[in-house]
Formats: sequence, structure tokens, C-alpha cells
Amino acid sequence: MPVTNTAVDLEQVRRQCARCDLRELCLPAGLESADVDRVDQMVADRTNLAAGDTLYHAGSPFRALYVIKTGAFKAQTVSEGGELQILGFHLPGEIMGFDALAGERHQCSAEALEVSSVCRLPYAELERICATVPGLQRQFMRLVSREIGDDHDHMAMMGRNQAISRLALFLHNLSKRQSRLGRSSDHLTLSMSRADLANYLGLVLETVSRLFGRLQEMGLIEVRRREVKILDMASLKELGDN
Amino acid sequence: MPVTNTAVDLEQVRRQCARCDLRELCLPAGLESADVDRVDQMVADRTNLAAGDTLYHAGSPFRALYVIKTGAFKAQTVSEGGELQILGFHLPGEIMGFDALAGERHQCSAEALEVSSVCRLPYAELERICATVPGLQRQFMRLVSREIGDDHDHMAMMGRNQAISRLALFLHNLSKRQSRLGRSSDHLTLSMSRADLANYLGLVLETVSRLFGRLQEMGLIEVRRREVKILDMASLKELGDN
DNA sequence: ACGCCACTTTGATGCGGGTCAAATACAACT
DNA sequence: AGTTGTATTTGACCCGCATCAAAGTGGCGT
Repeated sequence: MPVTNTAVDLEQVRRQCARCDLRELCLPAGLESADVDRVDQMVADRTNLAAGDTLYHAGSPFRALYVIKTGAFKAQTVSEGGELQILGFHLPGEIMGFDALAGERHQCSAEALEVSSVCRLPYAELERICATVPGLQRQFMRLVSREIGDDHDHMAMMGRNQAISRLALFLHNLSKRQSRLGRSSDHLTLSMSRADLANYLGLVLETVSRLFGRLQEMGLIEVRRREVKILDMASLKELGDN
Repeated sequence: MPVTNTAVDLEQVRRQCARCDLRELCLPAGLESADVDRVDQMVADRTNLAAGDTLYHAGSPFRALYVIKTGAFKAQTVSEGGELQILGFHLPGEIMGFDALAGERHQCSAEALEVSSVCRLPYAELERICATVPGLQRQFMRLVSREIGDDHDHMAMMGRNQAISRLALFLHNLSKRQSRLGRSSDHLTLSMSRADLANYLGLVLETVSRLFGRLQEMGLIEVRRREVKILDMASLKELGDN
């Protein structure tokens, strides 16, 4: 590894938020440059995870929230009866851990679906800085509220009794989120297994597999394992609307 | 109406939170007496609604949050395809409107299921006071987070593919919330119709009606229209766990 | 008391998606 | 290349819940 100028390194570390691709989606969105630096200083560390690694477990003490930098995660709970339910899939720019704000322990687990990295936001410091940086509190509330909105979308999807509507809605929704990240909206690489997706949609994995086939027969998509190409977005959206 | 001392009336108006039965569940929970008064002064008005009245519509401008004082509400969205989905039922002590924090408009509608009353919390003032009263911000976050937790419970319920588990889970959950309000945990008076409940559970109303019958045959509950008496809480819970 | 109307219950029938089972595809190892 | 293990697809069967239909119940206004 080449020797580099230490001063430059420190500067890079300190100004990571300012140069992050996600800064317009993340906490710093809309803040003054000086305030972005304060957020930056709060970030305890930036961690890398492999697929299958757990970011936090349900029941573990709540210390921090996590912003996803790269990769993808699933959030899930296990009921007392042992039934697992996937509550959501999370992409870069989204914050995980909001469910723990009410208590002192995480209510669900977060697991990386692929190689991922996150920024750790110690909650005690976040609270403190929110109280002094006026715009930050508001931006934070916007992100919490977006989480609630996403959950509502999930419920609306689970309410559909036609299974194919659920899958269509999921694909359309994922496509929108991809394009918000500046990625292609018609080519998706699913990071979750059929089993995960089925659980999320309230179906069994065989049904999901068959539905992908049906959507392909109908000419709306092209599927090959986890690669999905959307051919007819309008029809897909209409199918989701029922 | 008898003539009363004006000074006493003003005092009553000003100290409503301090004497409210819900003060330990609501925003003032855990605050100093002086801070409770500040919250009290923020409350714009306390409104009464009849069954079927709408507190706010999806798409209407977001100005305030509402704490339920008495009665019950349902929150619902309508998809672009016209499909209605009930997102939750809300009881006294719960705050409605969190989904709107991200934007400037309500994302769903809130409708009273029975005669109800609410306290109106103008959001601009709430933000301002949260910044100055240290405990209030935290209590506010706890309530937001509880909303997220409730939504997660709803999703976990929708994920069950046995319809009877969903109903059992709903009844058990409602029972817990009732007892948190100091009401009987084994006698429920449902404020929603079978159709509303079915929509919430992701079923059709006939199925819900039949399931109530089944639970009664099984000896777990006693039902008569909207009156439900829980006879065997343990079995009900077990059925919900699957 | 009466009729009206909304809500709920009950019945009959059919299909969508769950369940069980097996084959296939693919990645990651020797 | 061959082997192993996991993920996905495909097939056959059938049950639970949706659908359609009709009857029953209770509240409310006149």
C-alpha cells in the first residue's frame, strides 16, 4: 500500500458525507455544508458486511441507527410461535432501526442480502445534534415518516387477494426505488431469494416462482433466476392496481 | 346551564392535560408539570366527531397531528386502482397523522368509527416546543416508533396464511391494547364492522363472520354481533402464534 | 308498531394457491 | 470434469377461502 499524505486522509475521513453519492437521500439532505460536517463527525464508523451477516438482532440493546451505503438488507421478526415474517427490504440511502426508538431493544433483526456497507449513527449523539441543527430534526422526521409510508405500501400489497397483483406491485415498487438511486428502472437484480420474497408477499415460494413464469408468459417481464427485465411497465402497474 | 366562575373555567381549560386520564400514555408522559402545561397550551382545540366523520382526508394539506381522547378511528388508503386498504384501528392515547410527516399532505384518511374526540396538535408548534423541552422530543419519538411497531405487528398478522390465526391474533392484540387503557381485557366491544375487520385482515367479510362462529364453537370466545367475550385467552394466543 | 335499511349470518359452489414431491439449474468446491 | 449442496422450477393434487346468493337480525325514524 502506497504511503499517502496523512492530512489528506483525515480530510477524506472528515468529509465523507459531503462526497457521498447518497447525500441527497440521506440525513444530510438539505443541510448547510457546516451542518453536514457535524453529521459527518457523528458517524461512529462505516462497516462492511458479507451476505448473510446480521447488522443487529431482535432483542439486542439499541444503541444506533444505520444508514445503508451500499448493498441490501432484509428486516424480519420471529413471532413467539416461531413464525418468521420479513417486514421489508432496504436499499442504500434508507435508515434501519427505527422500530427500536420506543424502547431500549431492537424489535427486529437486520440481515445483509449481499455484500453491504453501512454508516453507524449512535442514537444518543444523533438526538443531541438534532436538538441543535434545526434542519436535521426535520430531515430525520421525514425519513421516519417515509419508513411508515413504506410499511403502509407493504400492508396495501398484502391486502390484495390476487397473488399476481402482489408480485406486480412489488416489482413496480422496487423499480421506482431503484430509479430513485439513479439505477435503471427496467432492469432489476433481485438480492433476495424466492423464499424471502414469498415470505414478504405472504405466499409460498412455489407460487412466487410460478407467478414469475406467468408474468413472463404474459410478456410483462423477462426472468432468469434473479435477473428481471421489465418489458411492459404500464401493464405491470395496472396489474398491481388490480 | 349554571353560571360558573370564569377563572375556574380558564384554569380547567389550561390544565386539561394534567387531569386527562390518558396523560401517562400521551405526549405528556414523563414530563415535568411545567412542561405538561406547555404541551397543554399548544393543543389548538379539542374536537368532537360523530361516527363516520372524517378527521382528515388523504391528499389534504398536513397541518397537525391528532391525539385520540375518546372513541376509535380507522386509517385507510385508496390505491390508484381504487382498492381500499385499512391500515389500522386506533384507540385513545394514540396519535394519528405520522405518515404525513414526510411531505406536506396526508397520505391516508382517518375516519371515526364511533363518537370520538381528539386533541389537535399543530405540527409547526409541536416542532418548536420539541426543540426546547428535552423530554418531549424523546416521548414523541417513542410514539412514532410505537406506530411503526404496530404496523409491523399488522404485517406479521397478514403474513399468516391461516385465516383463523389472523383473527385470533387480532383479538389478542386488541385485548392487550384495551387493558393498557385500563379497560377489561376479556370483554371487547368492536367498533368496526365485519367488512372493515375483513379488509384489515386481508379476508372477505363472510370469512370473518364464519371464523367468529368457529372460535365460538371451539369455546375460545363468545360472540354476539360486536360484543366479544374472551373465554380462553391462552388458547387464543396459541392459535395466533400458529 | 311498522317498515326500511344496514349489518351479519348461513349456505352452496368453485377456484386459486398451498402442500407434497421430484426434477433441473447453477455455484462452489475438489 | 465431477461432486456436492442449495436455489429454483415444474408437476399433481386438494383444501381453504372467495364468490355468489339468500335469509336473518337489530337499529332507527316515522
